[in-house]
Amino acid sequence: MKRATDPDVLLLQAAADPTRLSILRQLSAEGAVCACNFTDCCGIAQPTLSHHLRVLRTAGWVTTQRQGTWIYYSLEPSAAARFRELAGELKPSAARPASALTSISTAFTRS
Amino acid sequence: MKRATDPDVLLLQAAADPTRLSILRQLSAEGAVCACNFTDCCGIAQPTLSHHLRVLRTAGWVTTQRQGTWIYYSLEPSAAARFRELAGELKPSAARPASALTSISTAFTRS
DNA sequence: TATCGATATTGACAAGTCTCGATATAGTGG
DNA sequence: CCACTATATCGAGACTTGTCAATATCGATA
Repeated sequence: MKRATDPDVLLLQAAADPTRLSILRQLSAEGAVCACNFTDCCGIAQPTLSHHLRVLRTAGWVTTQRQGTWIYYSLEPSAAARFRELAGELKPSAARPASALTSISTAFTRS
Repeated sequence: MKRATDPDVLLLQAAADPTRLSILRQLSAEGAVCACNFTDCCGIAQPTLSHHLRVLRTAGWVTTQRQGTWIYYSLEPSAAARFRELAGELKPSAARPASALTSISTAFTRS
């Protein structure tokens, strides 16, 4: 497995985990959330949560803001925007639809 | 590492790989593509390609259509649609924006 | 300074993933 | 049936990831 360098792949990899996706969803629903609120919700140990939050931070998914002892996490708008853009690019193409395969085959059957 | 069961996570995991994302992109751009066309493009061995295509198939990203010896892969519209939907759900919330944190702190500073 | 609570880092292990060579299967044509 | 091509499966090695206990760091407060 060669380590991914494409930023889009990094964004996807960061979101492609049950714990992290639910964190992203909670951030999307509630806005800024204190790190301490995730520990309970996900049923994981504190170091594990810290690890996942770091992955999200490294991928650019979230930003942090210290408030005394607490650290609030929020969704990074640009990451969410890039994600939507990526999703918009992946549409079934009209260029060579699967429905055209039969006509292709009739045209190019080898004698 | 507990195995993911959430179908959304499976969809993301399948897309979160450099080779597979480029396959998805090529399918999106060109429509139905013969499996043999990917071998060259990605610089990977044939069994490796076959593995990635199976991951995409299992996750519901692609469908196949045999045409004699060749097998054509195409993007599954419902998977792409679900992906866009998922992306649409992840928006920075207006519910409790990070900008509101300062006022929170002033209201709840412990004496 | 000492202590406490919240968060991060370290180190280690189990389990997963990517990769490829070797081999098997399926379709085509002689 | 045999040879050929395209694709899938198997098995193994190297690497990555998720998890947690132990420990460190940082900010607040006494």
